[in-house]
Amino acid sequence: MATRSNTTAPKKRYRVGVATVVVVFTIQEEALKVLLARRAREPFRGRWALPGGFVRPDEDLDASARRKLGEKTGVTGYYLEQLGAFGQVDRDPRERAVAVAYYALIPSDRLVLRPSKSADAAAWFPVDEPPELAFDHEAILETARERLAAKLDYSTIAFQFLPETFTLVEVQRIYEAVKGEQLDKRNFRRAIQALGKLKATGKKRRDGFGRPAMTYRIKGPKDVEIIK
Amino acid sequence: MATRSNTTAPKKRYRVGVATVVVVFTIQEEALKVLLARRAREPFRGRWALPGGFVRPDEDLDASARRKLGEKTGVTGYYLEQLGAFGQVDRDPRERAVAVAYYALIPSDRLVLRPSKSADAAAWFPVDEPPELAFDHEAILETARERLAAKLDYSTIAFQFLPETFTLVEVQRIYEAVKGEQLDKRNFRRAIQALGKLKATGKKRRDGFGRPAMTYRIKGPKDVEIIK
DNA sequence: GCAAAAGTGTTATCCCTACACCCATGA
DNA sequence: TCATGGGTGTAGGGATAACACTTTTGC
Repeated sequence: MATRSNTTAPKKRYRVGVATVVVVFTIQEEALKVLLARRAREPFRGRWALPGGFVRPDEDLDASARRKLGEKTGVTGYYLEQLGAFGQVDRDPRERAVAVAYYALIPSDRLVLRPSKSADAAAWFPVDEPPELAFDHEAILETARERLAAKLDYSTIAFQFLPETFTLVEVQRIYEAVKGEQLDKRNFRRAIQALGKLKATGKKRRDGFGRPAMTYRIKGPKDVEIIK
Repeated sequence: MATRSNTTAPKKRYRVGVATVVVVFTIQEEALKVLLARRAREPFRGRWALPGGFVRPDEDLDASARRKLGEKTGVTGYYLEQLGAFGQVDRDPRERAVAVAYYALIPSDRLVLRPSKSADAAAWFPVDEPPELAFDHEAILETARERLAAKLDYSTIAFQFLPETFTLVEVQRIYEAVKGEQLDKRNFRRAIQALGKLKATGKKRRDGFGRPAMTYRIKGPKDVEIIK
């Protein structure tokens, strides 16, 4: 048995790099997409990865995640929620690093991408068929998908994908894309209207043919509320 | 505008101390209790705090949380789940530190406490009336309570509080303690039996008077399953 | 008038809730 | 026999799920 260490001696504290990583979702072409960046540096150079980077001394974790995302997309005012910390000892081949993961939802009408210096390319991928990812990002992505899908059922989080005005069919497509299943049109409309969060506006013809759909906007602040 | 930094120069990476903090719950005297330790050192010397400590180089985050808890209670095999990372810049007055918070559930029949060198006392407190806490531990405790209460409704997590054998009334007391409200006896028993997770054993008289209650045990592995 | 997409009601079933009395035991 | 806590059933209301046709528009 080892002798007890001197309790008054100053202990050298072990420190680790802390990064934030963001799973950015949007709806594009009726499918759930995730933003990935190709790594321009080692480790995993050339591999696709979730956007992220190390936290700065003077910024909170949330602020770090938003900063990283701002650099990549230029978007502001989106929904951001923490997923948790990922800290397996060997998750970064360079050295010990803990990632605090977030997920963000961006409305489908503002998804411009910016070039950045740490990645030579950024693109939206269907979540069903992502490329091979760097670090433990596959696990993080999977956690984010599960969280998002679960939250659809008991909150108004899906509205965060919507632009200023939208049609009921568009709302339904979001639910279907995230859950990966078809929903009954009549039941869906009744349920979504029963939330009392939508307000009709004028009319609008979507793309292509057919009868024009009524457009709606969110009544009140665009917050995520827990329902049921 | 600042000049762009040289992209090839090695950047000094900023590192921070990472601690794990655990909200340990148990049911005692029909009330939800949380384990707190009185701090023997600065900062916040003498203040009550959640058990925790800095992560070691060779241990995963979960392992760190379990180690800390083992030092404090000696218990093993309990349920442990991550809550998330708490990393406000000023949450630790000494220096920047990120806490990865967990919550754990310990069955009511094994809650022995051990003395430790970083705290001169440890005790169970009712979650409704905790003392003033160190750091941001009040926020962490509140987050844990909310998560636990929410999870009661859609998982079998409450069973993690139960000893090997138990009565239906004891199960009901757990739900009532965590949710902070009275439940209808008949409806509760029907619902809990409908899960199909309980198996009757012999009979047993509880403390005091009255008709003896049937005892049950969990059928199958004692995992937390999502229900509904 | 036809192709395309939007919009609309009813019925059966299941689940949740409310509610009050009898039973087994020890003193 | 009484005090104490354990144990049991039913009925009504609300939510959910299944299901097919009509309307509006552009070409």
